[in-house]
Amino acid sequence: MNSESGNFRHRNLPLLLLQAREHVISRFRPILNAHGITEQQWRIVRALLDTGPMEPREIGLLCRISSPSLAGVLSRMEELGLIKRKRLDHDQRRLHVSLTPRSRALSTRMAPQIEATYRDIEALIGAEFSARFYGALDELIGALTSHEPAALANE
Amino acid sequence: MNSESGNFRHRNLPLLLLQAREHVISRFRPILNAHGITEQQWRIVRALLDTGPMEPREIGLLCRISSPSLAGVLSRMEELGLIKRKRLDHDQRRLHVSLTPRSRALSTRMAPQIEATYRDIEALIGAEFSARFYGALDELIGALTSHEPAALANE
DNA sequence: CGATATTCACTAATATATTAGTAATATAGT
DNA sequence: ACTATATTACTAATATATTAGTGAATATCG
Repeated sequence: MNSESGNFRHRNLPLLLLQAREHVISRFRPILNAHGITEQQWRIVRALLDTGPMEPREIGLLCRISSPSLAGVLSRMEELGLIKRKRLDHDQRRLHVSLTPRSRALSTRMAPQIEATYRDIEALIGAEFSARFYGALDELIGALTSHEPAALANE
Repeated sequence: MNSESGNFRHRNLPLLLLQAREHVISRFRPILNAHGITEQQWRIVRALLDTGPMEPREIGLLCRISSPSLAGVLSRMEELGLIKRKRLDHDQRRLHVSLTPRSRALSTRMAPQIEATYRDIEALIGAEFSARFYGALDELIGALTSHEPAALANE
C-alpha cells in the first residue's frame, strides 16, 4: 500500500474483517462441502442448535441474513429436509422454524471435524490470543450496537 | 445461547467476524448507495487507489473476490466507466486493470464522508482499542496465512 | 524442439445478497 | 368498530458468490 496517494487516511476496516473471516472460513469450507451443505444453511443449522427454534426474523438478525435471502434459503432447506416451518396459531404472519432429525444427525456427524478445525486454529494463534480476540470482537460489536441498533439490509 | 445442547464447545468464529463486519459496513452502506456504487465495486476502486493498477488475479486475492465473481464485476465496472481493461503485450492471458478519471472523481467526492464515518467509529470504540484491534486482525491473518496460503474459492 | 503441466481469465449453473416493493395480518389510537 | 400504521414474510429484478469446468497462452522439462 503506497502512502503517497493520500485519498484515505484509514485502513479499510470492512476489508480487513472480510479477509480475516475468509481465512477462517476457508478452513471450514471443505467440511461443509464434504457434507453437501452450504455456508448459510450451516450457519442457520448451527444457530438453531445453539439457540433453539426461532422465527425467520430472529434467524436473520442473528445470522445476518436479510429477509429476502432467508426466504429462499429456508425454502431450499425445507425441501432438503433440514428444517420444518409452521405458522404460529396466534399470529398468522409469523413462522416457527425448527430443526429436523436429519439436520441434527448431520450436525452430529460434522461436529468432530468442526471441533478439530477449531483446535487447529487455536493451535496456530494460541489460546490466550484466541480468548482476547473473541473479547475484542464482542467489544467492537457492543460498541457499535449500543448507539445504532444493527440495521440489516432489508429493513 | 443455551449451553445445554452440547453439540459444539466453541463459539462460532466465522459468524462473529461476519457480525462484526456487518456492524461496521452498515455505517458505510448509505454512502455507497448515495453514490450509486456497490460494495464490491467500491472495494475494488479503493484497492486500486491504495495499491495502483493490478491484474484481476491480484485484485481477487486482495479483495477476496473469486475469479468468476470478478469477471462479472469488472465487466459491469467497465460498462459504467469505472475501470479500463487492457491485455498485456508480453502475456496475452493476462489483463491490466486501472482506474478512470470518473472513478477517481467519485472517490474524491466520497472521501470526506468515508473519513467522517471512520472518525465516528473511532469515537465509539476509542482510538486505543481501534489500534489494538487492527493489530489483532493483522496477527490473526498472519497466523492463518503462514501455514496455509489463503486459498480462495475458485482455486 | 515437443509433450506436458500450469496459469489465466472466462463461462455455466445454481445459491445467495441487495434493493425496492407487496399482501396479509396485527396493533394503536381515535 | 375504524382508520392509520406497523410488522411479517414474501416476490421481483439485478448483482454477486460458489463450484466446476473450459480454451488459450505460457512455462517447464525431457
